[in-house]
Amino acid sequence: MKSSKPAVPCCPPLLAGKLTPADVVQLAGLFRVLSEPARLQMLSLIAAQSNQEVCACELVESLGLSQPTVSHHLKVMYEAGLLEKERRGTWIYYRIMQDRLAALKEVFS
Amino acid sequence: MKSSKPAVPCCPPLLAGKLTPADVVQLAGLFRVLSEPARLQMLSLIAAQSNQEVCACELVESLGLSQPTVSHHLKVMYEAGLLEKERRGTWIYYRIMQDRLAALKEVFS
DNA sequence: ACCTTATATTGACGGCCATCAATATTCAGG
DNA sequence: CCTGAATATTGATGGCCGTCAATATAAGGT
Repeated sequence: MKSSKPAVPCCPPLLAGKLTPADVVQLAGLFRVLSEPARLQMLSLIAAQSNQEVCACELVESLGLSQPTVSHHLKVMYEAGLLEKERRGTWIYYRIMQDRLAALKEVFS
Repeated sequence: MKSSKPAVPCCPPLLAGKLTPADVVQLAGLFRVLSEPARLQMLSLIAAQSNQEVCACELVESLGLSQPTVSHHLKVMYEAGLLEKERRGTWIYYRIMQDRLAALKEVFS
């Protein structure tokens, strides 16, 4: 199972009306995912590809991190709804969920 | 000293061109500040005030946190350039640095 | 079936940080 | 200069999580 979206809702504007405790916990969780330099670097690397995608192995080479660590970060971002993945043979390609990133803009409106 | 801006630069777009290690460290730091539910709740509370400002003591009452903890969070956000403060008598009033928050939108463009 | 390569999981370790109690500092009023 | 109230600092503690080595799983080719 777990082949499609993890169904993560998003994103109440931060400055319009008091947010509920549930809201802030959820938002904070998203920001925490983005609070890791390695993960931001990954997003930047993916976006810089002409395909707009990258396979995990390339990330292991690009970043100076071990393969398990890269796999961990990818999982975190996938479960946060920031990445989607597609298996093609042995390789797994990751793409950015652009809608979700765009939705994050609304937080600061 | 330290009466004016802590001079925190901001914010390269995440998806346009490979970010440098320095860039991602900086950005990640900002997101980390926002990755705490209590801090988001504070921002939301300040924004919900008609004055657009709030004194520290009010925050201690509103959130269920100790005074030192609230003071700590305020300091973190102030040093991140997210809040400005103004002393009026015994009280210190905090306001949101709206420009800085708006600049964060550009990260997701 | 076997081997190789890619990816995921497990378990352990270390560092960072949110939190609080205790204490210090700052300020206004009398 | 005291006293009381608001805020800041210090030190200690506990939990979370990024990291890696070791291992497991998955997939393709021969």
